[in-house]
Amino acid sequence: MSSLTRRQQAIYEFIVQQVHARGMPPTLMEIAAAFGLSSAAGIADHLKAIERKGYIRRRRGASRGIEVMSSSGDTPPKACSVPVIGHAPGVAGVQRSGAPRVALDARWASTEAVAFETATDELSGLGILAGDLLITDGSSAATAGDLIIGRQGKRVAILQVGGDGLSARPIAGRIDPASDVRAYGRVVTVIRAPQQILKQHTQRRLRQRSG
Amino acid sequence: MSSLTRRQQAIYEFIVQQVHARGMPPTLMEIAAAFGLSSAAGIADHLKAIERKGYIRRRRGASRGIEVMSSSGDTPPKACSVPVIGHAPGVAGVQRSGAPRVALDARWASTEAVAFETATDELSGLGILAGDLLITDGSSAATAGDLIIGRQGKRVAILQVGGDGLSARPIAGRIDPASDVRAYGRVVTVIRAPQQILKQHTQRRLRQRSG
DNA sequence: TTGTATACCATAAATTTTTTTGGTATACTC
DNA sequence: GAGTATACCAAAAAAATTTATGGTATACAA
Repeated sequence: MSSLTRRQQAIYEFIVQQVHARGMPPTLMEIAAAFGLSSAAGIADHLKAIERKGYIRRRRGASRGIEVMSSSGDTPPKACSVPVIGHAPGVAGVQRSGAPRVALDARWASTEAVAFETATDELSGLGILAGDLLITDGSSAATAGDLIIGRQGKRVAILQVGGDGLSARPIAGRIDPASDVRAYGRVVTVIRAPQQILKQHTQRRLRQRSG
Repeated sequence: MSSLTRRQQAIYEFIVQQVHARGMPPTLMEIAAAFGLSSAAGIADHLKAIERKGYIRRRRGASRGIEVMSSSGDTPPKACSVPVIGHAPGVAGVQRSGAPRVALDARWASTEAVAFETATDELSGLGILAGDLLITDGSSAATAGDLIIGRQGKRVAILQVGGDGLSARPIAGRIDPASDVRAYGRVVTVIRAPQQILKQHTQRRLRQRSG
């Protein structure tokens, strides 16, 4: 498969992105507008070239008649889905049934996995920011340094296992370490996803964090 | 969300299936033909009803202007797979074919997405640690503050788009900002996964970071 | 230099697609 | 029975979209 020119590549990417975002391919004029062209004819040229190189297929006469060729070929890894059952720490809304779910690489989550969304930047020292999704493994085994998500009544907190491998102290969220804490499991995966996907408290975005 | 009649349900399913199979929604006449109708007007009626009930949204005036609303939370989310094509920054091994792949929630990645593994803690201020997986969207559009993964020859670097929305300066990895940089796209998702999955340089783990 | 590929413009024609208008008919509820 | 929703038809108007034509200009290879 011969390679695309820079311009063709950009147009191809635009098409892919549009199909993804809007569920339909763009029209020639929509593409032209996105690239500041004033005529559809120029885009027709580009599409012809991109089709010749095998990246798309066109349906003659059909509006939006652009089909993106699948480029994968390799065997896709297995995925599983885990429920996002609440927010941690300090937010009560822990509910299992009907919880929104996210797909995840099966190698990163057990069947007992559940996800929480953080609402605090207290753990930025550990590379965990507000809005991040924390995936727990549902296991009760933990060693020193492990992060654990625990629940006490309606309260959810993040704990860190101490050097003895037994005790854990809360490092985000207010619970009483002396009383009984029920653990959801160790945090094994952290995901910072485009935030419009999840119902956010904070509306921060990656780019704003960096500003 | 009120329920669809049998006919509406069938039409709705046809639309969903067409979007899946062909990458674009059908026209009114294509739907009519599939159901043996001779006029687009009947389908227009149906679509109006289906839209009123919230299952689709129509774009007035646009050909194939049918958007399928994402179905409710109990259905498992779709997953896609993205290739892990290299390490960023500073590691040469950029290879596309045969790259290991990871599964990802389809809402977090376009089909053009590629993933990189970081090998530096320079970006810990942005909540990105060594070993994290950075997913790019394959798009060339970017706004101020966006993180971009770029390539210059065999070198890969992470750049941040400046306030003008045009220039980008490298914030990890040594490349020449004056020369031409080819962008893989914006970083839209960050994943910190159990590290035994990936071939790591660093053998750090989450718990060791916190110790 | 001649040819080929790229990257556009402007315009008109052809075609596809949506929208509108005004019907018919059935079923159901108030 | 009146009102409302469903489920169509036929035909024309309006609008969106593709396609064709004939240009300009640059770069690169034979």
